[in-house]
Amino acid sequence: MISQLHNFLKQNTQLKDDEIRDILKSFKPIKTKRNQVLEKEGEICKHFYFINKGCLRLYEIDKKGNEITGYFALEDSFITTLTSFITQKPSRDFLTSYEPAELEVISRQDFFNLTEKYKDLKMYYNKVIEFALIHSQMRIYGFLGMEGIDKLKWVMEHEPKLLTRISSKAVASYLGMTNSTLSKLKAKL
Amino acid sequence: MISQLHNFLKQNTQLKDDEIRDILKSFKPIKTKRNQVLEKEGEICKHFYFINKGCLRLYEIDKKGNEITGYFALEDSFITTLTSFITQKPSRDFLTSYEPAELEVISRQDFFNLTEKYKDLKMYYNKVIEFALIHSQMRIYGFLGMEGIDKLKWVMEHEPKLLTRISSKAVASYLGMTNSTLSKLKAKL
DNA sequence: GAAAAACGTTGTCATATGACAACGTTTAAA
DNA sequence: TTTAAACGTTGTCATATGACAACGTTTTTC
Repeated sequence: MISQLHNFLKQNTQLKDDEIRDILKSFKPIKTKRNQVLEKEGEICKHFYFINKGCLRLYEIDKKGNEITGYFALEDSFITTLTSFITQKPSRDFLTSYEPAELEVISRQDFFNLTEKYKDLKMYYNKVIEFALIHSQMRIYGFLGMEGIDKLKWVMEHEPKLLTRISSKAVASYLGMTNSTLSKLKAKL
Repeated sequence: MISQLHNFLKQNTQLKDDEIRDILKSFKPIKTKRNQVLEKEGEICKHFYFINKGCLRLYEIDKKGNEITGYFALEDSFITTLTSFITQKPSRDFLTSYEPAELEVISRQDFFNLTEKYKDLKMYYNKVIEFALIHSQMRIYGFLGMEGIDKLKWVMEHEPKLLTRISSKAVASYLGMTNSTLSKLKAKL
């Protein structure tokens, strides 16, 4: 049986089947419960995750104790606390499972060994970084200086899955507003 | 005489002198006036810039006609409208000279030819992307949900050069607030 | 050097949003 | 199944900030 990650790499890279099989040896499957912490603030990120099933959430906690969600990742995507993963400095982010999830994990060391071995994997990693950058920029421009009601409409248009699948509270933290504000905005629509 | 860009690449990469000389052949020096447009919203970004002197500003214009500044780049750094440069879709950003500037420009095509030729240059380019990502993330988390006065303090601490070198109006656009609000906040400090 | 434009500050006013609380509903835990 | 916790909604109230205008200063342009 061919794994989901195998298919994913097949579709998104130029890697050949035997190369992919070699790469997959370094990944380990894990299952998580709801709200399980995978990467913690203050710790250095050493893992890279692929999502077979479920939803992971990347967030930090600001001075006031409020959660600010940076990103939700769904099935068939790679994610980790990228800033710490890159810099190897203590992370400001948490990465947790939003739902019970099935993941494939690889250690940072193994991953970078493989990117050295397989140029196509390195190219794919660079695309992951590029995509993360583009998404970040979109959020900065999209949300800075935009009013709440427009942020809500933006998400409805661009990431509608979030509104059905994710709790209001979490969506609010993604939009940079409180849950009560989001609730009132939804009532206005 | 050894150029500034030569020194910069020497210090920030493993490239050898003769490799750098070869790379520099594809860069062309240009001088700009104040507020000169280098890359325009709606157009596809085809250039990559190195700043010898001066300051470039990356911004977009939102629905209400307000400018939102994403980034200020100073001497000895590379910059372009990265999202469009990567995706080759029409840019949402403008890139303009904030001050009269002296730049070195290379075409996207030449640049990517060179990153194929020189692995060390490609590695440096990947670092540029990574840095841009890290900076973006910092801004998202730093600014979403933060009050104006705290944003101001944040910039005073982390990017104090901006406050001395950049106009109030432009700083305000970077912080996602109006100039009058910034002015009042400064009075409060 | 003179005229015009852009800029920075301050005031007033309107409003979007946060803080907090109450309460019913849904979800999780035992 | 029962109990407790978390969640979503709605109300009130306080406040930070935007919109707009006035005005003096600084900068640009010709």
